[in-house]
Amino acid sequence: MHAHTMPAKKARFIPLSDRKAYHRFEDVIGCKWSTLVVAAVSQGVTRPGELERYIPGISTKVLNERLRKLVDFQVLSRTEQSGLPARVDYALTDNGTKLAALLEQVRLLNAQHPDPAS
Amino acid sequence: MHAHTMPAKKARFIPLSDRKAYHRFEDVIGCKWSTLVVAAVSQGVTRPGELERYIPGISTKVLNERLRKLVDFQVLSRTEQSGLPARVDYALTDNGTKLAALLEQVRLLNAQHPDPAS
DNA sequence: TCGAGTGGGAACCTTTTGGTAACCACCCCC
DNA sequence: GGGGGTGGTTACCAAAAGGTTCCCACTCGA
Repeated sequence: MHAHTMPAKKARFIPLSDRKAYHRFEDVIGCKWSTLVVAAVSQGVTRPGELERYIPGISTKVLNERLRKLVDFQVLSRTEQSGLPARVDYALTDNGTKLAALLEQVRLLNAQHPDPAS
Repeated sequence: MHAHTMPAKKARFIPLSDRKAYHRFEDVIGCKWSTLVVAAVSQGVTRPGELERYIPGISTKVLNERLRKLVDFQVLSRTEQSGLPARVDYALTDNGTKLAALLEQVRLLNAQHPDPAS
């Protein structure tokens, strides 16, 4: 235990590893549209233009930013196809597949509960 | 199927119910510190002052905003104890317990992957 | 009067975020 | 020259978010 003067069952602070993990999750998924991009790719929509049309309301700029960040965080992988016009495919990594499964469960959870009263 | 001229297996847009669920998730969890607040409550830290000390870096103002929002979204419940000084406890609802379990899995997922190269 | 504890809010400010509009690259065709 | 397609970036801006600082309420004790 890292808190040598506290009761053994209660830490003084939330563990640093927890903090890092949750802040990282915030960085990856906390941004608007990120969950929808991951969900869309897991539903088989893999090309940028298709994603832009499939997700109403998203802008080209934000879509590209999310894709880049999701690739950086190894949730998605990016593959350029040969030939023209240019063609790119995004796909879930192993890590991304697991995250998408968790997001799917969150979606089901949310579907069971109405919005809060406004 | 709602797209009567598209191939049956590919919808034109991500379903509205999906969009609503994911946007709701963004609202609840997308804000900085929300995941850490839920995690801390699930680890048994239930009082506002304790939460503030347990989560380094969080401000009183933001903690209170997150708590209010998490109560509004029925992730947490709030109970005022009788007596003085004032004492309040927050607890996970059934819905919140399920969400916390999912966040715990996300945390484990993240723990297995290093940060992206900067 | 001061200190302490509990819980919580508002004004102000800086920083961050997301959208708009225009632009870029590579091609094709008229 | 114009149109179209693919994919992607940048400047600018308004809005939102989060932190700081100070304040409020209720009590108790010195």
